[in-house]
Amino acid sequence: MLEKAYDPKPVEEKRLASWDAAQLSRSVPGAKPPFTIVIPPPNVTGALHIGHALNNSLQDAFIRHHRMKGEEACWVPGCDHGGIATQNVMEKQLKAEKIDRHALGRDAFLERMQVWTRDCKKTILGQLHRLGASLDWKREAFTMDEERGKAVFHAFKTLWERGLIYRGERLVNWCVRCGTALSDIEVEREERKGALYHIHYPLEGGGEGAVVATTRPITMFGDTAVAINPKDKRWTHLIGKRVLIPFTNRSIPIIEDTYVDFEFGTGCLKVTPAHDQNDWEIGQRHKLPAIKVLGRDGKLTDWAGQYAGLSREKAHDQVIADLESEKYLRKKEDHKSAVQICYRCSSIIEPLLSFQWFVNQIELAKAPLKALDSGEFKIYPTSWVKPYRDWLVNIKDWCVSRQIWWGHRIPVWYCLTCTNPIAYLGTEVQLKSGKDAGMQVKQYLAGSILEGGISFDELLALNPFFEFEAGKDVDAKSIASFPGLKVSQTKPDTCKTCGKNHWYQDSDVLDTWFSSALWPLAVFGWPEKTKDLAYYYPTSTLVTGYEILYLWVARMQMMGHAFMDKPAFPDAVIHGIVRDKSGKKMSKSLGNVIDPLVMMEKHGTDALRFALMAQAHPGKDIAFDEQTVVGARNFVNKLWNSTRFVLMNLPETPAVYSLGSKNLEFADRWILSRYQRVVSHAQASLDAYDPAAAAQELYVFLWDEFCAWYIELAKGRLTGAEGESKDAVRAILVHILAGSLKALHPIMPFVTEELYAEIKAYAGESAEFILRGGYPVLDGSRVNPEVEKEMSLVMGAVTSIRSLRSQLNVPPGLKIKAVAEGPFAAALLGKHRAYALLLAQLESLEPMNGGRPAQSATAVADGVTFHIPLAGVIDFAKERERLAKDLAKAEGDIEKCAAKLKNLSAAASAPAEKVAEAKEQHDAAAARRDRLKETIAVLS
RNA sequence: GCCCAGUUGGCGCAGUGGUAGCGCGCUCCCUUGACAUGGGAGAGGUCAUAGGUUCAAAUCCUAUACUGGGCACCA
Repeated sequence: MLEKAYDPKPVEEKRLASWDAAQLSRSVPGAKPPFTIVIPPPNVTGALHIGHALNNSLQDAFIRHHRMKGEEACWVPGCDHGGIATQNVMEKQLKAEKIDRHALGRDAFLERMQVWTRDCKKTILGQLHRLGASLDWKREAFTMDEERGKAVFHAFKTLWERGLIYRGERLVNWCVRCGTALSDIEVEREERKGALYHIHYPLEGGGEGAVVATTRPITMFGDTAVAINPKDKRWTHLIGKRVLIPFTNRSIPIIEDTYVDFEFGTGCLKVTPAHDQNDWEIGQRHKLPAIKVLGRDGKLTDWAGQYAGLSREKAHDQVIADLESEKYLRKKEDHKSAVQICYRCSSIIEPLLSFQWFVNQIELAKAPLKALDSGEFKIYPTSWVKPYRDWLVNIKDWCVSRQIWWGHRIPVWYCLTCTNPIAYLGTEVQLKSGKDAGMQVKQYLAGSILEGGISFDELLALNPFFEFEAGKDVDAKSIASFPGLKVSQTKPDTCKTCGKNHWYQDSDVLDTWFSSALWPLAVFGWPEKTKDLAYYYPTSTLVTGYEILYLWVARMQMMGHAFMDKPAFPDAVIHGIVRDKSGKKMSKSLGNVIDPLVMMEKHGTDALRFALMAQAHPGKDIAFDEQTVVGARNFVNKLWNSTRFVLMNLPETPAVYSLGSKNLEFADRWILSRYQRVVSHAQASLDAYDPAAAAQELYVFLWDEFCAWYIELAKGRLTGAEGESKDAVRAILVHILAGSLKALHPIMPFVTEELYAEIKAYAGESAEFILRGGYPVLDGSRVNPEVEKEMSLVMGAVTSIRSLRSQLNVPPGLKIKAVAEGPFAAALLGKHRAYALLLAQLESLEPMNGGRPAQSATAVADGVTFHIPLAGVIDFAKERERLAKDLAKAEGDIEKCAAKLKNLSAAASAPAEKVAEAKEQHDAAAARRDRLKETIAVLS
């Protein structure tokens, strides 16, 4: 006997243990068609949030669905090392412990990261397990484990050999806080209020010069020109002259360039090629030098003269104060501009000229684009196709080097004896004359670094200044001029050129998304030609949020095509994000974060899963309200209790109740028809990646049709004598319940498994787990629209009596007599009589012989009118009021139906069946109106 | 600036041409042996606005407004 209410916790624990023991979600290559999903590996930054709960509930539903359909479903678990995001977590921890990362050193830092990662993976995988995720746990992978390391190296090497990876000096997005470069898509924008400063640059040799407008005065020390538009008459007289930068008095030329918009600011543009993308381009056109005035540490360099060493914020304030007091500042106006923000720490990004590694995405994007256009790759919902396509079309090269410690170290080694190391390491290369610092550093490296006595950071601390012949990219083709460079996963053997072994590995690591991009390949053992890879690749479906469509989805497709000539998956399901109940994004600072574990503790895992999935309409964000989980919990309980009821009406020792050739009565045929329809439609919805539709449909069917109507009807027969009718109803209950539990299983695995175990013996089934047994066998011939239509008349008739009872305050327990008239009355008095008596709490139901009974109230439904004698109870004023309302409704219906009918009959093109249907609707409403009018007339 | 999506009862959302639905909330009644995590009955919407197509529009088209998102930005 089941408990009165469902208690999720013990059931979940028990089921998880039995699934684990049976290795239910294990998958190995076989004969069945594979259905494969690789998990979007969560970053090892902490615990899972509600978005992960949604993402993984969806995947689990799809995986279970396909497994139940008989496919070899394989869902690969794992975590992502998470690069900057994870390093930031550790840096915060260190800060709390008052430990300086650089004092700790790279190796010790990485050791701590490993420990953290181990714990974090355990937490995350434990949470996924708790969620019921049917992952193939034996396949657990990590983007930075040994196997994935091989894949990363192989990918790097292959791309390098194909000339698709190069190192060059470019203007990149630099996060001062994180101390690293970022790719373009890792930069967010935010509109912020600022000011536009008009600054006077005096003419060299004296006189009025140019007034430039800028939002960032500190960059002026890096200016290498002032540009004006050649058509701007106000300034053309300055062309060819030179102006002086305030304070440092460096002289720069006035140049002309059509890029300059003379509507904006003063019409004079200061050009800072090293710190602005547009200025960089102007610089390229005019062969201007690029001066780095801001260092990697966010402090001003020696080029800033007296301001050198100040942070960008302090320097900003100081420079403005000085410009003002020295009368260089001509004007300050309010100005809104979109500042660039780091997607990991939200600090302001600086465009910075530096040496970085790049992947040629322009080349790699070609195949994915073709796959998209040919339909080889589909995105659900389709609204993301265009943004995805646009991104691929306008793609730029991908900066993949990161100046952090946590990640795959770039597998490139430099021979320090036979090359100028600074040319490779050369991150602090400055356009400044004098000194042979390069040589000094080279000797220093050759002498000490190889003894292990210096860290790269210490090297940087030397801050070497020297003239660098820049502009030359390093790639596989130009490698001849860089003989001291070698791509290798481990330290290379003796250098062929110099015969020594002075190798230093590039100190940068790869963008975390580089290894993520290889995920669908790497989890199956690529680059080895494994059985897994042959069987599972390409994977079937990828399920993820839109925020990483470009960062991840697009990159996986690029890599998939590049290395396997096939997309990584033919389908991508893009779901929305989970917001708070008022639609705001969840964030720690807003304090509106929902912890999925808390929801699972409070309401059960099935409830959380159902609540999320019932709202997961394709591509739409979810406004998450805990009330929805409570509602789902109630549904779980409803399911529990309906099974409890069925079991109470079955013998304790299971006997098989098969539908077989049982003599089914009307209600049986009705519920079977509905069941057929609903379950097959729910499965189709899951096929179409629309779990919300499946969840909704099953919810309504089970609660409103199966429980509220069929079970209530069944009670009549179940309390009666043993016999064929009773066995038939038992068979139907068992059959539909077992099938519905299976249909719901992908969405709420725990309770369905538990209840199925209770009921399966009665259904003559023996599968140990729902997943193993698969979906119920459906029989389309059971769909019966006529029966469904007739049942709706029965329901309408019952509802009309219930409504009358309620509105006339007839006590619910009081059985009343009724007489019926009308075209449908015969059926109600005949085969549906028992239903009507039971559901409407009637003492008797008789045909109307002679006139309408005295002192009676009237209920009018389609096809039937009931008269219910209520002598002494009835309030005629109230009754008239009630009937008047029904009449108004009937008349409204007639009006609408008449309009429709008129429309249809006026149109030659109108289909005949539509006309007939409209006529029927119209006549039914008209009949109701007539009955009501008569009754009202009698009452008054 | 360009592009996309959304705008449906108090709140959150379904509904791709034929009399507007669901969940939550609200009102009234009910602890009759599956379930008060329940049952029954109700109230509540001219489907953002303006045009258009059609016999018929929440649904298709156009424009506008607002909201959200993507992309690109003038220093």
